[in-house]
Amino acid sequence: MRADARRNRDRILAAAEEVFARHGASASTEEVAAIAGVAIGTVFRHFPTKQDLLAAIVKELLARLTAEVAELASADPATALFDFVERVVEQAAEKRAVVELLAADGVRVGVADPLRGLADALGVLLSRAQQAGAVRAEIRLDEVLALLTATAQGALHGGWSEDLRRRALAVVFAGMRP
Amino acid sequence: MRADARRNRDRILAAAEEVFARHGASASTEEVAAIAGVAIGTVFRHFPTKQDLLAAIVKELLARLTAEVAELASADPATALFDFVERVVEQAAEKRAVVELLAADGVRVGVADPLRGLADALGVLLSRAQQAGAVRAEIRLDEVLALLTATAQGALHGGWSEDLRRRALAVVFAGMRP
Amino acid sequence: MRADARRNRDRILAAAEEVFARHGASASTEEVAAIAGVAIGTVFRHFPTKQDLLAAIVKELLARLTAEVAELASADPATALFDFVERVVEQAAEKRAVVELLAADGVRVGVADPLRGLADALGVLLSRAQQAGAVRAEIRLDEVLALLTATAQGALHGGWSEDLRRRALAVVFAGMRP
Amino acid sequence: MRADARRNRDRILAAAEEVFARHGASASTEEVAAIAGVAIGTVFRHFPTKQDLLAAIVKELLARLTAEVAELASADPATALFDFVERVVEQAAEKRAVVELLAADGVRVGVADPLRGLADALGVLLSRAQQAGAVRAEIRLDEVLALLTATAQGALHGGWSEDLRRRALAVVFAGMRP
DNA sequence: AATGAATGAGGCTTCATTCAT
DNA sequence: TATGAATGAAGCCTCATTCAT
Repeated sequence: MRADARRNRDRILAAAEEVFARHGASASTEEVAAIAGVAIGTVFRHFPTKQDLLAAIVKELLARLTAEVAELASADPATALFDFVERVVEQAAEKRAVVELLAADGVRVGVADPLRGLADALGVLLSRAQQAGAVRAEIRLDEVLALLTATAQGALHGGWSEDLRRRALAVVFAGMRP
Repeated sequence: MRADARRNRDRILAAAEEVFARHGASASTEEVAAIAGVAIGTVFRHFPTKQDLLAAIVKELLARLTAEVAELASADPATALFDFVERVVEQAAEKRAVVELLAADGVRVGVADPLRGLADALGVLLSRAQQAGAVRAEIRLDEVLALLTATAQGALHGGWSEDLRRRALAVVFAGMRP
Repeated sequence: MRADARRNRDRILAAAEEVFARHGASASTEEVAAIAGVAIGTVFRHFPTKQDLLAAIVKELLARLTAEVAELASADPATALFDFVERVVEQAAEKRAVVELLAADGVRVGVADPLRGLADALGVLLSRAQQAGAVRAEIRLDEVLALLTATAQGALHGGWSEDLRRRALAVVFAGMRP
Repeated sequence: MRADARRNRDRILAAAEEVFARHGASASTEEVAAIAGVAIGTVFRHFPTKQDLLAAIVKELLARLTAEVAELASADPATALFDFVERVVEQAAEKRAVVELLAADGVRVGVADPLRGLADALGVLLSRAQQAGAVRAEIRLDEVLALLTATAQGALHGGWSEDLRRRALAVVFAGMRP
């Protein structure tokens, strides 16, 4: 791929992230193009379908999150999981569309694989937290994922204040502890 | 309002609830009209805007929920709150649009007042639960509301199984207990 | 259907016939709307798809042709078939899209039935011509149809002069006679 | 022109013939480029316009046909004309776009001259057939051309079976005989 | 001369809303 | 009041053509 193409691709992705974050997945492709400063055709050359564009930014975020999880693999097992969840929920507001899609259309948008990647990585954090006695043994990965996305969505759509977010998560974390 | 107009209004609301529950708030007004068995013009005569229609069904649901809470005022304080939350989350899947709107557009849609009504009623349940020693004292109403909507959304969009829903709520409830 | 709707439907069909006759089936629906003097949405209300619009004008022409054939059922058997073919080819130039679709997309456009109706009616003319000794016995209906559409297309696309058309058909007719 | 340019030009022409034969003149230039194994820019360098590309392949085919006619100049006068027509119609299906363009846009596409060349060559076959008594004297060249393109188009768009094609042409040939 | 990315007009279709009947 | 036809802005996408690399 040529340098200018790469640059445009990146600008489109950035614009899409911004636009979809503001208006949700129903925002128009034209607006993405406008903000990216390219013609509409350019967007469709890089992402032949609106779905493809959405999938691309979701994948990117998932990859970023998975990487963050990986970094935490060597952190304190007793806090790593909670730290990660906290961080994700904190950033949720920046990722309107991503959260929507993760929750609603994960499969349809075709990000099943990256999603599994993130889940696997999270699973490791969970196991370690349980072995460290920081999380009850009977709690399973799907509950963690479910509560993660639920609170992320809540924080996002509900416009939670920082304080509210902290207290809500505190409840959830307390519920996970022995 | 004439009797037939009243009847039409009700049929439209019922149809809207059904349609928006199935396809979310992006479902078309035309489909609502079709299912209500009226012409599209009639829908717009009763609800000059799609937003108005959405607000109406949200209000209706909020009123219903508030009534349910009121009934629980005389139930066992130690379980009433948990029972109510359980029930709401359980029904979330049936109210796609309502959950969406409550979470996302609550203000814009203009249901602030009915929402406050529900919150107040819930506040009573919370106080009683705390006095009964079933919920930690430092937990505040906004956290409960936040976790309520978050899990409702999660259950809705995430397509949680009954089992997963139960386990996720169990975590939250455990976090609320002393 | 209301009177104004009927009127619009007819105007759209007339406009479509004109537009598609001039520019072929690839002409734009917008142009049809413009010439019909209605908004684009009105075209799509009456014909939800461009294909539907095309199918409608093809069906209409087929019906017209079938009616013409029926009228000829009592005419001189020795000349009725030739007269009809002559007439169709003569009118071909006015029906660009129709001829295109008849020839190319008959099935896809969903006019199989009306087409069969015309074929059946033509079959009667052919039998009678053969019984009257005006057409060789071994000639079958599909050849007649094939030569009919071929010459109609030829006349249409080739821009045949009246004289050329007459001479070309004279050859074909001579080939059909005993 | 450099050798590689020449090679590219030929590959583009071959690809265009194939693509337009399959999908008609509305096939995309991009597909031509893909099959030719060159970039889209290269196609437009050689043929500044889609029309030019179409004209080029039509010209090529016409030249090929004219050459075939020339070869038949020394064949049996009584059958050469019929043989040629038969062959052209037979091949029609392989030349979707060519037939379309010959018939529809001959002039616009700017292939008047090569077309005249073919016509002249055909004229020779016709004269000889008439002198041999195989074709009626009053039949003129334009009728032959008209019937040739008409049946070619018919065979192409109508999807005639081999049998139908033979019978339809038999009728036409019978009509040309004394 | 080749490449392939960028452009942007134009096509089809949907749908909230208005308005004549 | 109800009906349902009409409106037209807006969305997604395609593709001939241009232009920087």
